[in-house]
Amino acid sequence: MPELPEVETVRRGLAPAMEGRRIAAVRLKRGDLRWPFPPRFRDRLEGRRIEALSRRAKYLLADLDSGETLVMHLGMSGRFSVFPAAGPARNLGEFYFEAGAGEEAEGAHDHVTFTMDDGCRIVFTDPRRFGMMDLAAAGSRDAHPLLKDLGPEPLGNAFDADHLAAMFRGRRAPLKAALLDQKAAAGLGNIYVCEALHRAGLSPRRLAGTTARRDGAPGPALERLAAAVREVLSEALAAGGSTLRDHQATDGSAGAFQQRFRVYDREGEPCRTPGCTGVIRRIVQSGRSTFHCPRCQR
DNA sequence: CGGGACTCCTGCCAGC
DNA sequence: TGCTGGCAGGAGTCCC
Repeated sequence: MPELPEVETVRRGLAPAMEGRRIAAVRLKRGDLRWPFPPRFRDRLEGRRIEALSRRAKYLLADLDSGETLVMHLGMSGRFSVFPAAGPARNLGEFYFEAGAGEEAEGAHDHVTFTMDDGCRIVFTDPRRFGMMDLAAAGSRDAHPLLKDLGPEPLGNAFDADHLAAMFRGRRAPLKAALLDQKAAAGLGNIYVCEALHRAGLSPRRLAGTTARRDGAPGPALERLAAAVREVLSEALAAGGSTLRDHQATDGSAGAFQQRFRVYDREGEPCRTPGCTGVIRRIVQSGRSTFHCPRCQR
């Protein structure tokens, strides 16, 4: 699930359980996810208070009162579950869990469990282990190797057609690949790249360098693309993100954006562009599925 | 350097 | 029913 709208939805769900609370205990099932946990990981977390939980691209960032920052990435299959200490079930945004009577059975892929000082348990589950956790040094959070080269947040002020023009100038990669690059728009992933290109009427196969005008100005194509990126992410965020394979873990009102996909996973279905008679096609670009309408995307 | 292939890992589903 | 192959929302690393 995790592209920008999904990660932001997770952040909003976790924030009430994390911010201002101390981590009482950390339990790890094994020594690594995608990479080994950093040295003394538990010691550096236990007893620390989480000052703020923020998001950068697809990373969740928990600032600790030690000055260090816990950096977390969901990978492809990572998810967080929140189990309140007691009382009625609480709706925490994307995730809704019963406060079970007694301990819930621990799943085979529950790799990290944070027990907070109020007894709330926060469990990170990640079957494929493409997720990661690391600690960024005090005072230089944004210099962390995984964060330092990220481009602008697509919903922030620094992201616009001029930025895309600068990124795409001279690039011979297809638009699909160029837009997937986290330096172009931090937080976009396969789904929302497909959706944004469709909304902008641009072919995923078109070479990125052909979109800017010769004088370096963005031109109408990149103006449309920048607007489409913002639009689709905003709508997805408002819908609580997209939920593809785990409907059972949501409360039904969250993660509804998949119903509004115009191309993603719609191979063979009619194009949803008003007036377009095209049929959505699936192609493979750099080993991953791209969905597009060959008729209205040029 | 840019671009593409490959890689990590497990689960699920279609097709035989 | 059971196996096999293909595919999955990410992204760092290699190689040309």
